[in-house]
Amino acid sequence: MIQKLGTEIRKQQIAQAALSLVSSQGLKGLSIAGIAREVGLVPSAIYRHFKNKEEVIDAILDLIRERLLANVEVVTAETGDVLERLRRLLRLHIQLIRDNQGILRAVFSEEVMNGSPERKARVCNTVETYLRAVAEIVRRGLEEGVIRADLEADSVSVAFLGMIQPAAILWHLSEGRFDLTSHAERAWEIFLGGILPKNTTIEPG
Amino acid sequence: MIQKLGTEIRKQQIAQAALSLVSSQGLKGLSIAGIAREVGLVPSAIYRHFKNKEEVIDAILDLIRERLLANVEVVTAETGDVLERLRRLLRLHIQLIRDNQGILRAVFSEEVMNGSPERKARVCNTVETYLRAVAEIVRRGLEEGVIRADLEADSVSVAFLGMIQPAAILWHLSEGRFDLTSHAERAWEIFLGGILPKNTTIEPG
DNA sequence: TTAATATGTGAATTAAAATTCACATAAAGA
DNA sequence: TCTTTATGTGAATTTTAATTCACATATTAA
Repeated sequence: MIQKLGTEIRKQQIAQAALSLVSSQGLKGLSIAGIAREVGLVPSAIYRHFKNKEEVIDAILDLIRERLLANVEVVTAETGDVLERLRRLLRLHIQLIRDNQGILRAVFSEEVMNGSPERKARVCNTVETYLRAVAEIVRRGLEEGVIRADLEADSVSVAFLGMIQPAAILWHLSEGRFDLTSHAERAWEIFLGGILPKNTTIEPG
Repeated sequence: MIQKLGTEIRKQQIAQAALSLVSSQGLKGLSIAGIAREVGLVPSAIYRHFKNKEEVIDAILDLIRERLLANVEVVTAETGDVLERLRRLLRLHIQLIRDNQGILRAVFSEEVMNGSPERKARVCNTVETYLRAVAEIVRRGLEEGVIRADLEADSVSVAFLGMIQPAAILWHLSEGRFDLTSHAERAWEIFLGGILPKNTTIEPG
């Protein structure tokens, strides 16, 4: 028989396998049987570690939250320059989405949009937390005067997501034909033009 | 017995009922039984007009395509001013999404993302067609010099969507708490700042 | 008026997964 | 070693919709 592992380890394995499956087949295509196969177990074994499929989905969402928020920590540690932070966060975010197609699929899924109100609220909270973190960076830019004073940090943070989202959708829909990375670069130019104080010279880099 | 209607009329009724149901319950919650109830028929009657559920979903997607592209026609007819066209299109688009929550849900659905490649390609084509139309407007702005000459029309059109998408998601996730309309106004300011030639004065309105 | 046909009905049938349960066995401590 | 307990297994069972089909009846046109 296969080795028996502690439930904490199994939970991790199962959550990661599930996210990986969602990346390749979407949440609809996610079955307990599929997860079990991926982990090397039999379907019913999953129920030793999760009450039901819903709990597995919640675990996927937790994983996504972690990874998303981790990026903010990274850029905050890397540089103190506001614009540079935003630029790097943009790149990390895009990298995350590229590596992990399941993220978008899960966030937009029916399971979230029409699942329990608690789950939806939790995902909403994840997005809002991320936005608050971005807004925090922006706010510092406002204080330092490197961002147009007449803008609100909250609006800018949503606009930041605007550089990523539609492009990511297109990338998904087009099976990768749409060039996500190079779009991000050009979107950054527009974004920068929108948030810099009126008579600022943009230095490339 | 209920009145018998021609299949063309029924198809329309069914597609609209389906889109309406998707708006309230998502594509996952869309059942043949639910559609039948909405139209006032019995489940099996749906099969007189559609081969199977897949065909019904395709009908929903066609409806969405129509409504989305119709907005471009409207603004093109309404005004010749490039910036005004974009601004009005933004408003119409947001109105469309507000009135019809099913649109986002359907486009991001598993049925599209993981359905038949043909379907996915068709939805991709819808989005690309919409973007091309926006890019066409932008291109004219470039010629007229009301838009920064160093930008590419295609990038600007995706950025246009960027004003809408993340906000729409937030609106959905937050159960309408996020103020979609007022965000659009502020996003427009940033967008405008990003696409206007460097030393342009923004006149309100 | 009467065929012919398209549309509608209700009762099965099918199918695909999730979930449960009785049983087996590895792991860990006394 | 011996016991206990958490994990793992395989065979049912349940659930939920989609789908099919034989039958009924509006509608239309000849």
